[in-house]
Amino acid sequence: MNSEPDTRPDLGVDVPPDLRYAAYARERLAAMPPPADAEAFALAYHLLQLAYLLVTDLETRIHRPRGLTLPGFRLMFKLWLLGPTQPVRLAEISAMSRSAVTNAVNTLERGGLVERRPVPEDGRAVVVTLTAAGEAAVREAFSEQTRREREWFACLGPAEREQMTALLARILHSRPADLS
Amino acid sequence: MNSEPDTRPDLGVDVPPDLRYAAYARERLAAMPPPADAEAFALAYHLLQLAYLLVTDLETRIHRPRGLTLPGFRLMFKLWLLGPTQPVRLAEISAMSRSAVTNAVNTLERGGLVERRPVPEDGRAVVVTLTAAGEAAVREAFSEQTRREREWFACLGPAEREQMTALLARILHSRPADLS
DNA sequence: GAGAGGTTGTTATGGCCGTAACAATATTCA
DNA sequence: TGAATATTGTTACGGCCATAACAACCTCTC
Repeated sequence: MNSEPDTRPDLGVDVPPDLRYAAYARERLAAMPPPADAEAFALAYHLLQLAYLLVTDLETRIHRPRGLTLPGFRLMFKLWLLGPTQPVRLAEISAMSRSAVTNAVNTLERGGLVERRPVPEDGRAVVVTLTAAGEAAVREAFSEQTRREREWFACLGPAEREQMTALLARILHSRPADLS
Repeated sequence: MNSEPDTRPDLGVDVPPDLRYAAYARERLAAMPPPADAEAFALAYHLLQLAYLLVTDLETRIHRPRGLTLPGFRLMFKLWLLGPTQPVRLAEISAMSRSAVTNAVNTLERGGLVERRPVPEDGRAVVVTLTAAGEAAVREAFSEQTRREREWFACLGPAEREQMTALLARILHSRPADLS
């Protein structure tokens, strides 16, 4: 509370605390010798903070009121597009662990939104399928989520949105090879 | 597994499964009537996916091997910059709940990395402070994390990185007012 | 065929996070 | 001053996620 940046001239009203902190941290890092890198910090911080706020907002505003969660919705959305799918494939395309899929499917199955069915050709395997209730839920939540996403990105012009998507995609394509 | 896009001509080798799915989903959404919005989906998906991969990578590669977690490191990093700070302020600048801060501080305190101290002027309040071990840990992890972040963003030129930071910051500044 | 080795899904354990409820303390205001 | 209100930190509970270990099953190779 003593090193609070509130003593600097206000950059205008209504800057949220997280951005105020980010600006302060960036200044501090800019004054440090390498390997401190104020630009890398700012990019990573803004990226993670935006993702966190967006996730939290979609979760509390769209999905929780409907008895869903964002991860649960994302899984159901994949099933909606792909049809019945094995957990191992869901884990692959989500870059998640198989046990995370197991847990998510358990929660959704408890809510009657998905079902597990054995695969005749493979005694180990299972496919997860949307129930009728699950499909209705995903359609409705999808519409709401799209509306909310558009609100979040409305402050960018169409060209800027495309540019941002392209930059994100480039990083994703050239992701460091040895991901743990 | 039946609606798998593997039947389409390969866009080249070595496209990770998550991006292959993203491209497929984008195509499907582009063929749907409103309110489906393939562009909004692509932007949100790439943003959340990149954040997730970056978080997971930093966590498993930098922090877990040192007995830390990414949220724990981020809290310690704030303490490093700000000095002793009250949980309520940490929650504010992190846009997190107070109970999340309590939990994180508990974990760090168990590891001897931070301490809680009562505030004489306010019987409710507490300040969290880095221990000597905590400061050493945060300095070392900070150096490694910066190095890794630079690797992630190395595929972008300096101007592109600045542009991306600016676009992210713009969204964060004009975030929807009613965040739940 | 039979056994070695890989794959699939699950469980156990532990950390993160949110909401809701709570006790303790401060503050406000009649 | 004294009661109503607000704030601070914590706990309880449930969901998400990872790693590690495991049983069941498949596949490959000899």
